[in-house]
Amino acid sequence: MNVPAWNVMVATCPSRTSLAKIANKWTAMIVIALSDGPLRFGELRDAVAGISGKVLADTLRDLERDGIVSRTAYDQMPPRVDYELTPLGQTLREPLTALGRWAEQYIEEVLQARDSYDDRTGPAALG
Amino acid sequence: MNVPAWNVMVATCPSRTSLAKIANKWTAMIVIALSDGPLRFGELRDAVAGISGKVLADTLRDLERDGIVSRTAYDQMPPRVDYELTPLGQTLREPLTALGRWAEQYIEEVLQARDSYDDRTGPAALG
DNA sequence: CTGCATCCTTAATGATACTG
DNA sequence: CAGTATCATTAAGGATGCAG
Repeated sequence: MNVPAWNVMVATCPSRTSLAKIANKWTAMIVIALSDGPLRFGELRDAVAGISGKVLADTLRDLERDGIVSRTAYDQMPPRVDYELTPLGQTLREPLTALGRWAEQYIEEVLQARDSYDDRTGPAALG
Repeated sequence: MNVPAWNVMVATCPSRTSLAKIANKWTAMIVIALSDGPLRFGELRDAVAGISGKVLADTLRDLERDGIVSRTAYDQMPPRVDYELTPLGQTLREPLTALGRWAEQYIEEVLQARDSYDDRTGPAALG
């Protein structure tokens, strides 16, 4: 056939590797942060509070490689590097901001469910 | 204020922990698999090809604890356990199936971007 | 069949020091 | 400032055996 049957439910399908990268907290937060426009490396690190420089650099390189983020380095001293979503990256804005909104919108239900579950099972539980 | 400002971009906000759980490949695939209706443990393991029993059990327990999946055990021999999305879990169907569709829809652009990136930088690169 | 417990391996993340 | 390199730590994942 002309159209390969890309299917994330197939263990060896390349689309699953792609899903694994976008279904990731750091990717989600970075894309959300870049949704309002380009940001410098340091601005991004501040926006995604708690991310380490190494993880941010690693994740940005992956996203650039996959064509989701573009990197613009200005030849200055001190250096300045801007990151922004590519057209492909823009298509991720909606689904990933939706995930972020879900987390904020339903966190209270989730916390309540956890309390309920822990009551039913036993206090010695996870995070 | 009455409404706490839940914000996933704040490192210590509980909503970020919640985002970290749903922005996860296994969670995404399990929710996608359960979108068509309840499945037994073994059916789920087959549906999410490549997942190990341990990871499936661990992830399902987490999802049950967060109120996203409900678990029904029938007192039979051999055992039978059904999993299905709760009403809360249903609200995750759309954003997570969207992520799965994105991975399948844009995988060719992603693969192309990777080739391009690797050409520009050097063949000795990542996965 | 389900799933927990255990052990082991690998991947992700963090801390620090250093360079252009 | 924006990284890279290194090391240390932690979390995720996989394999196996066993119990209800």
